Amino acid sequence: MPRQGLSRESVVKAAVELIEKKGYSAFSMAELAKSLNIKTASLYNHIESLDVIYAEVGLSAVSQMVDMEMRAIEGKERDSALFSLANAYRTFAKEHNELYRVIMSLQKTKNEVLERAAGQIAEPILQVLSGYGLDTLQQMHWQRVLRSTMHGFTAHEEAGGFSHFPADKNESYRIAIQCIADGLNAAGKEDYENR
Amino acid sequence: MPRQGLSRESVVKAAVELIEKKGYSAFSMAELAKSLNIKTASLYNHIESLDVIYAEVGLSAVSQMVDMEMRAIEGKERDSALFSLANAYRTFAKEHNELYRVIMSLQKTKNEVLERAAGQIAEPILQVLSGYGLDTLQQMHWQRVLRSTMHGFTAHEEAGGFSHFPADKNESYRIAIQCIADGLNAAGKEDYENR
DNA sequence: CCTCAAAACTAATTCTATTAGTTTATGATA
DNA sequence: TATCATAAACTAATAGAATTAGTTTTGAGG
Repeated sequence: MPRQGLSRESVVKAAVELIEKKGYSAFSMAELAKSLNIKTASLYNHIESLDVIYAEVGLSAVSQMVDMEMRAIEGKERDSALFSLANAYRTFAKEHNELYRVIMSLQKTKNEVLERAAGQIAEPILQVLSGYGLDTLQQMHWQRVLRSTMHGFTAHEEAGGFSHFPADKNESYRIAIQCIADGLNAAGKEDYENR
Repeated sequence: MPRQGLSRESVVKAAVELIEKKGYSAFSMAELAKSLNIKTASLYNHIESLDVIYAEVGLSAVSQMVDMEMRAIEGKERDSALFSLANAYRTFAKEHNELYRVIMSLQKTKNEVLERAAGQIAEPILQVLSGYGLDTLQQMHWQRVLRSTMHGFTAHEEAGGFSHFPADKNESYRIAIQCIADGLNAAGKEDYENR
């Protein structure tokens, strides 16, 4: 009954921490309320709904992820930047895999706020691609190629879909990114010749 | 109250149909029971739990998907087989996207039955890769690369993550698969020279 | 025709999220 | 300092989820 300085922000922060600690599936309004020492219904004085909590948590997670990616590619170019970005992406997805799930579950929930998030996610990728001398259209295509591979790999890895074969996952990932690097370098050369 | 010839199989079949028609998120034991004209509790005479239903539905979906892939690559080789496989994968994920979600949500639920499913999913992929003259280890790596790309692309596409840019998605996908084709051909040549 | 198991039922439990209505605490104002 | 309004806590209730226990009914085989 005594009041603590709760706010929308602190509730979201608590949600982030709870999801990271106990996992996405164990998360509920009841658990969140318990972690804040209030009753479940009291949460609604600070936030509209569970969906809004997920949206806010996802937004926060996107920021964290993009920050990490930006730091990873700082001062780097082309293949060096590409591998740093790819490794940062995978590392984030591994170290914060519960948050990563929230990000990925987010996309279907369509609203204006999440449009911004989508832009943020593309940002570091486009920055890396800008070093390869592609025209705008090619950049869009390769942005999709790179995102697909990074997400697809981490999703399978996290789900355990790769564990049946006794081959080094780091090496698999390196091959995937090297494949894209080769493709990018070839595409860049073509665009250069065709200009 | 009059009995119909319900069985575990017919319940799973009804679940598949309901999920395809109304969507994964609208599915529930209550909805399934309603579609079968029985009470919710009566479902438990035929199947153990919701989780088991999802597992069975996922298994059935994997079969369908693998069938479609197998038909797609029949009589084809190398790049031709690769593109057919990739297109079949994406087409299935689009046309049966609710079932595809079940497949993907499945993997975390770990048990023996799903190990088999994982094997089935890899089957057509390995068949295509076998035409590139890779050694076993390389085949494992490239199997992961291809799966990652196909899943990552369809996941993003289905989630709407690609719609912000006015670029043709078919062409993006073609570029992604061509990139892998080039990588495969180069890797195959290397393995040939090193033997 | 009778019996028995399988398959339906009802009713209850325990978990969700959410809303309505009430009390209490606290900061601002008279 | 006393009052007052608001924000933040509360309790209680609703509606829906999965699941279980216990009961009735159905229908096929002996």
